[in-house]
Amino acid sequence: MENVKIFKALANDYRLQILFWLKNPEKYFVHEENVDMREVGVCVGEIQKQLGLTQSTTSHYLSMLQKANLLVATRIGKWTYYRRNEVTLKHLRDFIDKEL
Amino acid sequence: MENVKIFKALANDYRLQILFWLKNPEKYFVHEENVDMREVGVCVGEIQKQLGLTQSTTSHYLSMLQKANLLVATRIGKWTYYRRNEVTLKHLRDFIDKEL
DNA sequence: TTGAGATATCGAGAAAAATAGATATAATAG
DNA sequence: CTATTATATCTATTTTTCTCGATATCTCAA
Repeated sequence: MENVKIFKALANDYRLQILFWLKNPEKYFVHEENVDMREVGVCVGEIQKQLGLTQSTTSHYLSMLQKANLLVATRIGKWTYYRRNEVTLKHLRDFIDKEL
Repeated sequence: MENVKIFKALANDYRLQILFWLKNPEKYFVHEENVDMREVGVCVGEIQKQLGLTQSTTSHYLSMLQKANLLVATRIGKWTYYRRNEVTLKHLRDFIDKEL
């Protein structure tokens, strides 16, 4: 089932933390020039700093969240910005309210 | 975090299925004498039949769901009946609505 | 067009989860 | 008390996840 993929992605402290931070990015990350964190997201390097994991693990986790459609990635120049996918989060809420 | 344990428990098709079946037990399980499925729950053997897994795996999964507080177990005679723990499910909904 | 910075991907070892079979425990019928 | 039935636990194997370091790719600045 597709929902299991989402639950798998959420079944980890670090990944849950990322999702939580990205709910209020300006609160947890330093502002970057020319990038609206709320619109575009936060780059991998910033997220890595907060997580305290290696670059490769951080990138991998972000990719997992993206594959579960919980995050959206936008490449701008050298950077990849990740933000939440509120549509999927809404689907998740609906699923838990109605099916679970 | 405690919520991660819940998401781990949900990160499996079989366990998600159990939770779904137990939402409407009378719809998915045969009626047993003297036991109100909705009140008391469904016994391990019945759940095992539907799952198609071994007795030991079924029992293990039910125990996992119980340890995550998603199910409540009641022993009556030789049987252990499992039902949903709606309180935890409500907490999960609240968490997803407010924190996630 | 080359070098440096940011990110992604690959390969590997360790840890955890999935799953089964065998055995132990609990409860009852007889 | 003992045999039987239902469930739980233990042990073991396979599969998946975690996590890293190394390497590849992509983009821009010089």
